[in-house]
Amino acid sequence: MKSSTSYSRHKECPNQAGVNCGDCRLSGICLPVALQQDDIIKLDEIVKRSRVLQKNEYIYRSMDSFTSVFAIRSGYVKTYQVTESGEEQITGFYFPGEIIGLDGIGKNHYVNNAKTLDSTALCEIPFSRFQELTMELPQLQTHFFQLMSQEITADQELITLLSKKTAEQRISTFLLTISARNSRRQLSAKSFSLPMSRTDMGNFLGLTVETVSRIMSKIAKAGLIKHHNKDIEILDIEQLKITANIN
Amino acid sequence: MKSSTSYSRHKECPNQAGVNCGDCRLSGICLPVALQQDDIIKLDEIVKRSRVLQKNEYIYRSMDSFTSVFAIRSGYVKTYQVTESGEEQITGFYFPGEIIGLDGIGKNHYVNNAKTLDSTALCEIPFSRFQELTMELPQLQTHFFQLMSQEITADQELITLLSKKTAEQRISTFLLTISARNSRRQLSAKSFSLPMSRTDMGNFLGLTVETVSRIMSKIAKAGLIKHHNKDIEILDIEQLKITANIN
DNA sequence: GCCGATTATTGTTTTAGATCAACACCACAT
DNA sequence: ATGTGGTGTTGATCTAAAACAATAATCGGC
Repeated sequence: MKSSTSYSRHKECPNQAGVNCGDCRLSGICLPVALQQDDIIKLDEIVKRSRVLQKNEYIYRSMDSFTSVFAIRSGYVKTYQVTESGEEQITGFYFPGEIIGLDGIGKNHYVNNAKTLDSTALCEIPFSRFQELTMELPQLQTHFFQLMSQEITADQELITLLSKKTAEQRISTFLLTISARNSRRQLSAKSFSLPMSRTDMGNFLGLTVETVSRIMSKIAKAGLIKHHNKDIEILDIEQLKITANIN
Repeated sequence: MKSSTSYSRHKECPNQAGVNCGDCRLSGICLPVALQQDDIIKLDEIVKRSRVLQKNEYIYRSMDSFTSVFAIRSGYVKTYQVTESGEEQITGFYFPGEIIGLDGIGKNHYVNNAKTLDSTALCEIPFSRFQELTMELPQLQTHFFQLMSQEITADQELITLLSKKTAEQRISTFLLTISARNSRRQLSAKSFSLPMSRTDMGNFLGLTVETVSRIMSKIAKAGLIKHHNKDIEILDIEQLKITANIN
């Protein structure tokens, strides 16, 4: 008899039309990627699919007791810490097929806050049941270790960016990262809409909104991108990569 | 028949006097902490203990194929990335009882470089054998998930420090972190010797050597610490905590 | 379709920490 | 004891991005 207290906040819609891990269009990048068809069914049995959350709803908060990790089915999520002096620091943006909540495992409570950036649908994976399943499915364990390791290296990339890169490099790198994650989902690598505000983007990159805005205008004037509010078109990806590493 | 190519660099000393996980003085903070006495023996069987490495030796390098994680038995290690423009960014300092190499799991090759800061003894844990063992010992799996999650949150703390904190807050926070890790090992929380140079400290904290030196002098003048090169004595830990969060 | 609120942009001034520079100190080799 | 190279400290100047300020564009609600 497993508890799932945190789940109660997200009303369940158990029979959402045709949605299960086996036929989810994200199965190629989400957890099922590690599994054979038969085993996906076992994963599917423990996954709880929530109602669609609205923009700016919390998924979990810092210090909530840890129960589950969540896969994003649609929409966008940011995770952030709050410093002693009350400032937010965004630690990550998460896209469909990606997993949030890994920060909660270590101390049995979440460390970050997780909030939707848009209306968002989640797959909740109760962690104790998931761990039981990894005992049965070693490939699932392997994949989850890899996922956590990739979160570590992504965070370390951000550390390097914050410590060593100029505003222009940070923003170019950021746009390229979004582009790569879009193309992983078979979306356009060149033309997309940013899911977050300039403020959130600046917060994540260790810059003020004003600096973000100025640099966006600068690289647009240089002909590397076109931008109108959240809509971005990458015009010269090669030059953008160069800009990401020098200047 | 498991390979362990990376190990060949670290000549093995299988019968180092009385050293096994069961009677290691770090068993209370290292991997054995998760296990019963009987099971520690099983862990012990897969651990390879290396010769003592000298100062400034590599343990692994970025792009080396991933084979093992390493526990530090004695000494100190730094891990770092090298940017496209050739600058080092230190991503962590590691103390006895702590685990390095987690960054390698995600892509099957290490992402960081790991180098000793002093003469250092390691316990190498071949990862595929370790994973087999977790299938037998669920508590070991749980502990390892927790370890990886704690690495994630530690990295995210550093992200927040780099993005939101002043030089003075960074250095105060850093000294408090070292102090806490020393006391976890039953060493003095108030008086210790830093294992890294000012240059490495600055690099990790996103500051130049000169700034580190100046701030150290400033907080010494304020009566919070005494410092002589690498020797640090914390005189007013409460005030240091306040300084770590405001200014 | 209009109003108020939020979000984004552009201009001007300020500042924390970088950079450049000089020197002190310590360990070790000759 | 004396030079030599590394490491740490302190001082003077410079600069990238922050802070402050003022519009402009966009969105959501009626």
